[in-house]
Amino acid sequence: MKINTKFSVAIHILLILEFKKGKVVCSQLISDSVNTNPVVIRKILAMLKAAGFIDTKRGAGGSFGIKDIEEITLLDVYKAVEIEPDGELFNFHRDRNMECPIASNIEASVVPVLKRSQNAMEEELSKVTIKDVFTDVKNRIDISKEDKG
Amino acid sequence: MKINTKFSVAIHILLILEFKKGKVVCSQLISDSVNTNPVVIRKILAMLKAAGFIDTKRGAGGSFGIKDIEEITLLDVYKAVEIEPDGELFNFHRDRNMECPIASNIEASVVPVLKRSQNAMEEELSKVTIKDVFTDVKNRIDISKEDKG
DNA sequence: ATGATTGTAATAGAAATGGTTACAATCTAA
DNA sequence: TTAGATTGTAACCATTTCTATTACAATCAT
Repeated sequence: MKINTKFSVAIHILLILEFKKGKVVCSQLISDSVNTNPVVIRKILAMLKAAGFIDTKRGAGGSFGIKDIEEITLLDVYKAVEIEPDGELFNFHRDRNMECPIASNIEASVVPVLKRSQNAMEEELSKVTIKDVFTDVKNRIDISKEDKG
Repeated sequence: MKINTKFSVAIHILLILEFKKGKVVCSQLISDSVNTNPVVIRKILAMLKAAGFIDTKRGAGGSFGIKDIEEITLLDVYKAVEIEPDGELFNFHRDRNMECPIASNIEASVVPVLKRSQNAMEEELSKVTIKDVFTDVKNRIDISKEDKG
């Protein structure tokens, strides 16, 4: 299966908060852009809050960024929302017949490769910050405005 | 979520076939080592066959490798069994509100990063062949035999 | 106080995963 | 040629994951 959409939604949320910088943004407004339920957004907001990227106010409140988006990489966001307890991207069939020498030795041989592979993926994610994405999205918006006007 | 266990089971199968080179191996024998149902194994065998790595005989038959394991990388195996129609590792929330400029531009900005990230992962997988894993597993088995004797 | 909002539990439907039964098709060997 | 072993595959099931949704207490600005 694939990596779920919480990751891309989390990026979406952080972008909105940056575009609305100085204001507090309610989950309803975010869910209108993401096109989902506000509760889905609030759950992801809770993870971003736990990671120290944003904070929220109850009552007549909402969310707002508290960490410089230049300091938040996509890997940071990925780790904030991908809640695999063991952090492993690859599943390995565990309940093997350990009396078979192949079954009992395969994991030690293969897992390091899978780890390197996952590390390479994460390394690429760590090269891009939310600021990078924000700048790129902003440019695209400006260009599409020019085209129209 | 994680990448499912079909990948690691497929590697396991190819190792068994190499250890049993010259013989045909029935799905029951493989499932005894993997510790699952023979039908699960046969389904994965069908994918490995479609990829041209192995062949099978019906009747008093079984499976056997037909491609040099030095020519089969872990990426080849991954692609043989990970049947995401679009081949994408990352999901992206699709049903966005396209009237929102952020929602309508985020995908174009983020997807290339995700692609690079996935490519980096696959690149690492392509560096290791089944032969490499086979050799490593064989060494581990030999060492554990020495320890005992 | 009122109204808006978050935080969170509970629930539901859809899809994916891994396992299982069943059986026709196939092949080897006695 | 028959008996037995095996593959190929459809059908089904339980479990988990994912996303969405309802409901409501807790909170806070005005």
